[in-house]
Amino acid sequence: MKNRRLFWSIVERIEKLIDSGQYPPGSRLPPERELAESFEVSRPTIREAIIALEVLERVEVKTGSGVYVLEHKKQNTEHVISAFELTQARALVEGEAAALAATTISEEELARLKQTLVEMEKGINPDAADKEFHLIISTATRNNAILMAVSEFWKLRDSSPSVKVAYKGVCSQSDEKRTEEHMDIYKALESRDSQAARAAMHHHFNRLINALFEASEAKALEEVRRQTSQTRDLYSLSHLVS
Amino acid sequence: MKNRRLFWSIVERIEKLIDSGQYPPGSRLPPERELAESFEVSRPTIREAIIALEVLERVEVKTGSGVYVLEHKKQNTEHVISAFELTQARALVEGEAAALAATTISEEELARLKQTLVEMEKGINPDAADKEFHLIISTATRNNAILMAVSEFWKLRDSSPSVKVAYKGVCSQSDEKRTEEHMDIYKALESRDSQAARAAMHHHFNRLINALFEASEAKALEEVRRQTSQTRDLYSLSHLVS
DNA sequence: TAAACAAATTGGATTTACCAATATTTTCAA
DNA sequence: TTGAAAATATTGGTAAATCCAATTTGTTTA
Repeated sequence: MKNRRLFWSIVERIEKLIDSGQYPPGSRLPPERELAESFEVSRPTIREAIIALEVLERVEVKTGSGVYVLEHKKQNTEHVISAFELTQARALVEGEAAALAATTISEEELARLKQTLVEMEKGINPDAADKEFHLIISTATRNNAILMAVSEFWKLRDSSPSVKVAYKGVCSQSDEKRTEEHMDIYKALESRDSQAARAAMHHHFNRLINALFEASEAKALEEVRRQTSQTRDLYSLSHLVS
Repeated sequence: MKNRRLFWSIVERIEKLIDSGQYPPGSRLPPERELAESFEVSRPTIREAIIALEVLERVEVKTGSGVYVLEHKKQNTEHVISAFELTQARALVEGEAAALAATTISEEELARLKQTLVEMEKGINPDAADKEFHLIISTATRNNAILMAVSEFWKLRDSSPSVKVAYKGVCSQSDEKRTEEHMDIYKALESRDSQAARAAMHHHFNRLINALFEASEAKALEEVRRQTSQTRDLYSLSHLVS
């Protein structure tokens, strides 16, 4: 990592100064020559760092005037989303996706679903098989908006460290249950039964939510347990008609 | 526009060369010195342009080796999503969101919902009131993953020209119906009735889907009408239990 | 033939210099 | 005294030359 070019470290240092509040949005950065001196690098290096910050939309350069700090508009990835929220959302969306897919899924997609079940039983990379299973169903809805939403959920799961560790502890200890539930979903889709598919998907995620709660409760103290119970109520699927 | 710094125009010219296929992903760009000569600018300017392209993740710089073109991963994931797909997806997700929100929505949020109804009745910027209405409900789910999904749907609607025109013709001619349906959803939420909220939301979008079909059918020829009917079946909400 | 060395290539960084746009100060006239 | 115009200083924009370090390539040598 130390082979990174020099200007990247300057970018980091300037970003730190901005984030620390030393240069709030709207304020002007010191002139390039001063920055070069204080960072003990040459002016071209400072310029490169400023250009990088400009491309990153953190600063704005006004010729002859100076470099100004922009309002940091956070990317939408800044949502703080817990494993519970994510699982509940997946239950709702993928439940409906399964119900939809039951009427639109092709034979070829059913075959591919079956393949993921085999892979999962063998235990070779079961997480990849899991992901493929759910994405095949989303694709089978013939609705790209739903596919997009489910894909975003997976992106979230793969990118959020906290979600990843939460799932890690839960999935590994119940691989056989996961496989069973996938099988139930598959059977419902195979028989083109929308309501059964939705119910099976809900059952799948409901077990996951409860497992998440048990895992988190195991770590929690006695006092917070009551709070957790209230939270469990918030994320339960009891409001569902099925 | 004319005051743009020089290196931005170099960025554009290099991007054009990449997009034209002259420098496909994986290939190496000419050395900085050559680029400087061919673009008739100095080497520092070329370096600045390359740094900008690097920040934009279009190229990768390997010290001592060269500048390599990266696979251009489109951030938009330009899914082609039709107004029908979007509406169906919104129906499913926002239907569940309404059902969830019925048990978690606050008095303050109910008051804000009512405010959007008033604004919509007055006819002052009804589309903004519409958007706010749906986002308040999504927020009231206390689930940021659902809020994120619904926000993405709105982003899609606002950014896709084809979807925008499809909605345009439908919403304007039925403002009073939209207001009525919003009122029904509001009442269900106010009485904390999950199933009624879901049903009202489904009814809202079901009417929208049918209106979209009528609008598209009006433009369609007699021969394609049969196809359209099949499509309508694909996007209907008949698979829903409610 | 293969490993080791040497040279050429290429990007990395600095210094210096000068230009152009902008901001500030000074000057001078009303 | 005041206000506008002009001079000056500041600041970013671009260029050229120079040296360094990493990589690649070609040649030599064991």
